[in-house]
Amino acid sequence: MKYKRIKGTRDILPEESWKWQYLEQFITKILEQNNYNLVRTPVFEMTDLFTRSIGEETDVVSKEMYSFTDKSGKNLTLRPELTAPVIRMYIQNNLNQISPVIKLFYIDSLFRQERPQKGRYRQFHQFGFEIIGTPHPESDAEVIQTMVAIYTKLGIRDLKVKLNSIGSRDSRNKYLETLQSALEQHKTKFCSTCQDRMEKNILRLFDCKSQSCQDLLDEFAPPIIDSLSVEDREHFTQVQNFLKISGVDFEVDKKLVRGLDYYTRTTFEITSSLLGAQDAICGGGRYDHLVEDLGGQPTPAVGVACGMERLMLILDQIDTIPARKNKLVYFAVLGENAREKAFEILCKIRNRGVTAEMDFMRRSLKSQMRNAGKKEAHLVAIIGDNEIEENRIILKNMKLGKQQEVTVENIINEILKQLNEVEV
RNA sequence: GUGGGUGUAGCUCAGUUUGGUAGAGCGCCUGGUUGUGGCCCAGGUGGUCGCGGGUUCAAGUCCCGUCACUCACCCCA
Repeated sequence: MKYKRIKGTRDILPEESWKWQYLEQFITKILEQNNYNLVRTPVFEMTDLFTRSIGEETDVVSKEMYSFTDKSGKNLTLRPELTAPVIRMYIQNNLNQISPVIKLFYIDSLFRQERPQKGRYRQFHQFGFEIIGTPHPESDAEVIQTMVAIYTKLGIRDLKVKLNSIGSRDSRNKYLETLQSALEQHKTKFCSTCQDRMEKNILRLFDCKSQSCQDLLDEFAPPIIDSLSVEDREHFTQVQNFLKISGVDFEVDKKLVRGLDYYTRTTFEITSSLLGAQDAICGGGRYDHLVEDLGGQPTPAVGVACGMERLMLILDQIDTIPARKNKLVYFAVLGENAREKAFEILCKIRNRGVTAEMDFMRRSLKSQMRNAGKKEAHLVAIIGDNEIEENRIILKNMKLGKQQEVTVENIINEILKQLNEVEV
């Protein structure tokens, strides 16, 4: 085989594509009810946008981006995440002038060059939403509550919301110094990647999977919560308060830090035990400095992103996506004159909003009926030259196994009538 | 970048230990009296056994290499 899919990409086949459409429409509907507005941004941006926002030392930027130089010499990158492009759009189009607080959402493809595995691809999809313009804790709570509501309405029960606060930028910088000095003397006891991270991004030590490193952290690392300012703590308390009011169950995870540098104060993650190794289905948090870091006015914001492939893995397991419901009318045709008449009726009936199809293989009636059965047609119109001469068409109801003769003039109305009849 | 697993028909997989003409189920196509689906029955279509080399009279099977896919680590959604 000469041409094959690029590693880490996927073909969505007919048997699966309708599920994606269903899911996207479902998500869109709920987010619109919450008054979020859909936006789309280009698939590529200046590389700089991502290195500045996500952070140069993060894995995403340092080793996972699809970057290239275009013919004019610009450094471009296929977006590895969507918050930075959305914020760039917000700044460039002066969306702050529309209203002080703006709520946006997106459903789009992202690209990261990682080793693919279950629930993780190189081209993958996220939907996410952002509330830009307010620092207040009810917006943090709304983001989390909205995401939980989407999952719940999709029938997902097995969720865990993990919540933490890593403080404002000032208190976090102080904490990083505290952490640094507390761990300095024990540095050699940590694993090599942790030692490396102590230099570059010490907060990420909390991500380490090694039990011995975690034990060391439990013993020697001061909790981040102790370094939070009074304002930070109040904010965190209020986020929890609003979550309780909204009825969202959560647990505080003191070690939850995130891989992107721009987060401040609230960070959270929702996991599902149905996913296995890659169990985070969405992640997000507050990013109060990103807008100004990218050149806009100082503007607080909070947002979340959900991995759609992982979401689909869960939905496949709990099997909640309803089957497609379009009723098919199949035209079984015998003979030249009949074929022309059938094609004419076929076009007319489609204009009336009916899903209809006719045989294109010129096969025997038996084969056509088999085909109609296989495609789960509700009605089959049998049109032969005999019928055309006598101005009649046989209309068979496949569920009931009954058929009747209808005149050519009445066929469209009769089909519409039978399709609208309530099933028992 | 590191480690494990798997590559045989459109799909799911037997066959590899012990070398001897390429298999099953599902799917697809056709038929089971004149022009009627599902169930059943019969027939048919379909494969450079991932690719390249080696050993041998003979390789899907043994040896070497290589590629691809996949799961896990790292990281992330």
